[in-house]
Amino acid sequence: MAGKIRVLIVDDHSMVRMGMAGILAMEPDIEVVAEAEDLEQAVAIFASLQPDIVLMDVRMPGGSGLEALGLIRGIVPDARVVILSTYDLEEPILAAHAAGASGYLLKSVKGDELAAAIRRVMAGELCFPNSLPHYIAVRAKTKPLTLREIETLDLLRRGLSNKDIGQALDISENTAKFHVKAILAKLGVADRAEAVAAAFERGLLQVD
Amino acid sequence: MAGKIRVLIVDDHSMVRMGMAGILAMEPDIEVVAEAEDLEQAVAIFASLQPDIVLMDVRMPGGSGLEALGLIRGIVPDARVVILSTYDLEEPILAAHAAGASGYLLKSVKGDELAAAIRRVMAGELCFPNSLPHYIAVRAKTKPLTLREIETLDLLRRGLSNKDIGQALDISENTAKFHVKAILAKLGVADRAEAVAAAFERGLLQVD
DNA sequence: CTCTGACTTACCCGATCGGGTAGGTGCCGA
DNA sequence: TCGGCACCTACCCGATCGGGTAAGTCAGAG
Repeated sequence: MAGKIRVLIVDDHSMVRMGMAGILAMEPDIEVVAEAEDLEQAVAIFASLQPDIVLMDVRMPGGSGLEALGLIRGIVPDARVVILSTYDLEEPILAAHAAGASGYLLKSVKGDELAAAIRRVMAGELCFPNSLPHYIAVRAKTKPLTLREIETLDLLRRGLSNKDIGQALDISENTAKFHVKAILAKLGVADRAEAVAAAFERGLLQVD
Repeated sequence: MAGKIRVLIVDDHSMVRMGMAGILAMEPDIEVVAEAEDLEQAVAIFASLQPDIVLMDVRMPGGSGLEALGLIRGIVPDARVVILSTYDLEEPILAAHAAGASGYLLKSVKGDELAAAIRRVMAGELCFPNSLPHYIAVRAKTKPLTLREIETLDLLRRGLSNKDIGQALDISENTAKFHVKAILAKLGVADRAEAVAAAFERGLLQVD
């Protein structure tokens, strides 16, 4: 083994950055070469330092971790990026997987699990939650929402009626109604209220 | 000044605990005397060590930080407990304030802000987000949801119709409808879908 | 070139929703 | 003791919802 595994930490919470750095500092074969607190910094530092692995929060000011993932893999197509999140939610996990992330770790991991995951990723393995296969199975049966349906969902959340959704999207009320019905069917819910709840639970909608 | 400020850290994420401990270790007048990772541990350690200040996550396995706050103030009525959370949400902030917390800090605080807040709390001050007065003003105008309305809200989220809510709560459909109308009025929303979204945004409902 | 799928519009219809209004009970604090 | 409030029930009614069905355009993939 040549040198240490060079890691870049990206998270807007200094508390979490310090926690990760502290945990990784105890590992003899891992070295935190830099930290970044937003998307822009992360990409710039990645380009200049070319770390082996990027540990990146899903949620960041200036863009999601998934966007950063895309930008970084635009620079180095086989870059190894591990997404960090507090929650085990369907949407971001599948999105990270589809976008080519090397892993998706929950912040509840213990110190040794974090280091172990980094070594596994360094060895070329993927490191996703046990729930991934389940989510993939669900997604295989239930098609994902289309762009239009996502837009409609966002208006549903704001309390708009079918008529208002139609006006907002510049389509007829009938079409808006059609999209709402498609959303209810795909999410497997009874009405718009449950659709909004399901969207939060799956990570399709966020609090903000 | 006698000794150091003795702090107990309570959080289920080892990463966050280590981050906070690391930040506080740099402060000469602050000492982290113990860490706990759930409600039970927190109360037991508090009782035995009697720290000056407890830093506690809102969200924990085995009960919320607000519950732990109540238990701790049951032991020492003027105990100083600071609630830590990722989000600036109306409900938990008002709840922490009402339950007698000494502060509510966002995890986005920088290291020096954390230490400064601890010193302020030690000096007897309260340390809440700038949004607190706003939330108090909102709450003063808009009465909080009653118990029955909270239960109804939880069924709304699950996609139940007024009729089904009536059966679930063993009340008439008319009464269920009455509660739903009260919820819409108090949250200031147009329909049940927006009510569910508003409940998530204010921290009345959680993802889990 | 054909086929799939996103997106669009339209109609029917019974069920449900949301607003308004008018009561009743029981408990608790002034 | 009396008022306030949570909680409950009931009715009306127009608007909206959700399910079903049918069919058109357009762009991209095989």
